[in-house]
Amino acid sequence: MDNKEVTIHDIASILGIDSSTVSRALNDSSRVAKKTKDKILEKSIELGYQRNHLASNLRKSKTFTLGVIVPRISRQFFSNAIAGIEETAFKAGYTVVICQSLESFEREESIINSLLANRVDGVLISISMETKNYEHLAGLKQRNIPYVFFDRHCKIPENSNVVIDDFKAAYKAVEHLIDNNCKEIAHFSGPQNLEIYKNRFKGYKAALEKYNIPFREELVISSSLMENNGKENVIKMLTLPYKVDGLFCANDVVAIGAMKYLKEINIKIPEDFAIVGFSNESISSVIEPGLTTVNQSGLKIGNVAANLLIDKISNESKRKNHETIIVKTNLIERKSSLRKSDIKS
Amino acid sequence: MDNKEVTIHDIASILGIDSSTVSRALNDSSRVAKKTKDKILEKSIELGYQRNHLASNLRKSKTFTLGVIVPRISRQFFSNAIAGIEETAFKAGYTVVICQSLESFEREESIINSLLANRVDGVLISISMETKNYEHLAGLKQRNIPYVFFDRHCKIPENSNVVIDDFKAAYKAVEHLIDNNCKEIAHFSGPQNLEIYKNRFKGYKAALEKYNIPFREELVISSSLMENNGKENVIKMLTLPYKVDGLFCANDVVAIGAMKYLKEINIKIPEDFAIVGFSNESISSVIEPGLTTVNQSGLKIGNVAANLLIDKISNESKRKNHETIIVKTNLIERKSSLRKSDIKS
DNA sequence: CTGTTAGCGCTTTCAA
DNA sequence: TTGAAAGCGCTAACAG
Repeated sequence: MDNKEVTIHDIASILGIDSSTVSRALNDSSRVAKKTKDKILEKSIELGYQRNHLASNLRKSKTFTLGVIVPRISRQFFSNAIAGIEETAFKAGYTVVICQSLESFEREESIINSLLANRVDGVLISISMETKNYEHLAGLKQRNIPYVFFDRHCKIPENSNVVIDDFKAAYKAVEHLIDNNCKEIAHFSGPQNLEIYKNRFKGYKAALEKYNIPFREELVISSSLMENNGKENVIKMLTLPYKVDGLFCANDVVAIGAMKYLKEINIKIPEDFAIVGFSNESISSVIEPGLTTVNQSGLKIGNVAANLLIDKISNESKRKNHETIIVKTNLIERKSSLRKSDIKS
Repeated sequence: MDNKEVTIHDIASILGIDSSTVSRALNDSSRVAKKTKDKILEKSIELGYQRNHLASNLRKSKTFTLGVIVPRISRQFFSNAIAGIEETAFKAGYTVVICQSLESFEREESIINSLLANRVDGVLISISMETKNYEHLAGLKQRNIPYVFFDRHCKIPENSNVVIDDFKAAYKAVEHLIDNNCKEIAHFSGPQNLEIYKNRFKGYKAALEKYNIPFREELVISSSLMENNGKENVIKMLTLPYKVDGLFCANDVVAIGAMKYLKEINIKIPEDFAIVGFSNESISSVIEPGLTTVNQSGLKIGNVAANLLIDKISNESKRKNHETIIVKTNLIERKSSLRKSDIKS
């Protein structure tokens, strides 16, 4: 009853041919006669043969494994992105190892070392809040292991990134608020070492400029990305000597915290106060109506990023591609978030 | 510049010893002199040696990979559970392959086959809504690959499960509603082929009985697990000829849908209508105040389940353990969900 | 088109 | 305590 697995040698000896021919047939090589190939395929199915990837990979010295590093898997955006990565990777025969940096640079570093030890074929990474230099990536570079940033990329030019157009999305978001008659618009931003928050801030600023709304330094409140920061930011905002009636929030979790607190203190959303936040497929359904969101397209980013990485792995030599791919986003308006009608009447 | 990796042979030849000795030393075998061992360890560090797991695993015919099958990774509970699984697996040197059944039996089946083909060492599974028989697990059994159910387990007795005490948790939840002066308590349940929803239903019933509250068949509304089911269920509930003032909701997403709709139609929570739902660490912070939740402990369930599975893999022969581990839960009350004070005054 | 041969890097008898 | 040797299952020259 010892479940010995079927090998190509079993098939070969039964058929009275060599195992190398079986190997070729099973890899659909053109250098084996159709007749033999059919015979081999048939027999392999009959015996329930399944390739031993360990042996195959050892021989090819490839692991067919991708490392993925995210700050926290339970964040909606990242779990969506991971779903996308898994999907694409799986189709291409890759396995995915998921690691959480938990926003710690140190952990990020040790994860990279461990992925290196596991000889992953490539790495997808969304950097932690703490990550301000990129020396911990040296090992990857040195070993010639391709890596792709997604969402939280970094500013080094010769890297590959998969992102949304944060600038444009932010611009549109703020434009939407202006459209809805907001006159004094605050911005809750994230850590400024992360490019995405920088760019969202720039988009905010650009939209104000375009519509001749004065930019006020104090209305830009940067914080960490926890829910309670939403409340803290609102409190800070309310002490300012402006009648703020709109908010562009660059982070979903902070937006939720802000909304909750605003409701708690009986500020009507969106009638008295309109909000646009970043968010994604799943969470947008969890968020209260009243919040218009920029779809972060986690799933799609995951798909695209995995695709790009696998492409890099396969075409190692062909092109040293340092591309940045921009995944499209769209604005999702909850019905009750439109203030236009109020204004018209 | 061709990055040839350091092997045990490199170390051996430099030191003028045999590679088998190096192997033994690196595996901390007792059958190698301390002096030689130290020498080898030192040299291996100096050269930056890293074991090639492919080769090692091939030799040992183990993959050190666990398959995980969940309905949907982006569900908060499952992303938490996965985080827990990853954490535990990683520590034990295992890699995790995550697959989504997307609530489809067919997909679940093909995933299992693919995991089989990938020769995973064990499988963790939370079954899909559609799964009503377990024939697709035959392959695992046949190949002697251990598997553990978590959360959504099945009713076959000789399996290992990691769950929360759904009955007790439900009982406590309903008791909490009764404590808060609810007289007519509805129950939104899930697919009855899933044991967890059956047990939660039983807990609901038992609590009513204990407190001499009449059980009404019509107040139990089963549905699928989408957010819109929450709204649908509320509508159904409101047509009933009872003044329902409490709800025990067995699924987090449905609970959210229900709450949103209740607010939409201006029913005050929890003043007019109290709700207790199942939920977990992360989502509980996203949910509106007013909802008391039973913590589903996704992270912990993941930890425990992975631990159990790895244990099974390692001690294959020792004990044919068909244990069910029950992970503790607790009731999380949002401040504003307490009605007791209202009642007292 | 097919067979021969060698070897990926490691572990594990067996023998010394 | 160490070495020699074999082999996990597969692939890829090379030869025929």
